Amino acid sequence: MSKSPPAKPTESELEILQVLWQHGPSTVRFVNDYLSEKREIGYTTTLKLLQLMLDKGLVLRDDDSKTHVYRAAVRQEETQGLLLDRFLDATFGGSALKMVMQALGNRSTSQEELNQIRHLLDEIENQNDSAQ
Amino acid sequence: MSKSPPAKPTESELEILQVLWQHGPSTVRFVNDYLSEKREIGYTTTLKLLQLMLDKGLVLRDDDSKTHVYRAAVRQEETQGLLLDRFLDATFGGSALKMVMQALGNRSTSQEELNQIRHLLDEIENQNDSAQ
DNA sequence: TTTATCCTACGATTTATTTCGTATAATATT
DNA sequence: AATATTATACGAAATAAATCGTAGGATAAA
Repeated sequence: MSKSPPAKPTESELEILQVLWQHGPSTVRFVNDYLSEKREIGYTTTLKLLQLMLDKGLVLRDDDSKTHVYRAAVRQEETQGLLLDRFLDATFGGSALKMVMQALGNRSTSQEELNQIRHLLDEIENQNDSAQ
Repeated sequence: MSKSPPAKPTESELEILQVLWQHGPSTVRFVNDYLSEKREIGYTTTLKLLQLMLDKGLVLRDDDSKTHVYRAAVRQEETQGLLLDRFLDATFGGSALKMVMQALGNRSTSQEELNQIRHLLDEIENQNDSAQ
């Protein structure tokens, strides 16, 4: 069984993946309109990016009709996890703890979020116990 | 009061900053030897990088003696926080919670680390309470 | 003092990424 | 049917980042 390709999206590619993950299969026009709300970007730039992403296997496309429809070929959690690993290595020497401390410490986190994290810790510990 | 410069290190620059943060002021030779343990990199490449970093204000150097000594000009926590913000936006739509869940969920975290995070949560909540 | 070694400076190349212009085809409008 | 609009393809320029080669000066070794 072959794993999905290395899939290492660049900054711009990730930006596009976010749109596809959030809104599902989309046309170039849609993606471009979306990106254009946040920053200056030409239509053919978005088109080219999607075409490159297709080559890399980051997206798939349906070209049955004249107007092609692209969709993400990589799963969000998987990709985020991959990027997180790389970021963790590069910035925090691989220590998830240090990063979490930085993320929670120097930042205002709501009580609600803190609770959710506690629950998450509970779950993880329960799993660890039952796995003994 | 002027803040420190934007300071947006690239991947390679961050790699070098890690060395300087960890080992303190260092010569090009030292940094290069260090990096060379992990990957192929020529001496003049490291030199050039440090020179560019000097221009950007990421490092300072003591060139009293022939062999220059470089040291970080940006603080580790500050830089990590900056990079974390950018990464958070790019990859998790700005949600620290989602990232923490990804970091702790899909990853084996030691009991020790989990405890430390609990303590961190306690501290944050105590601060929130006393700040009421 | 001659030769080898180590250092910095710096231009230039290579590689990756982003961006866009232009050609061309299909569809929609007048 | 003629014209305008909207698409894709694709080469290529613009940017950014990383890498290296070579020159020249200083120090150390022979």
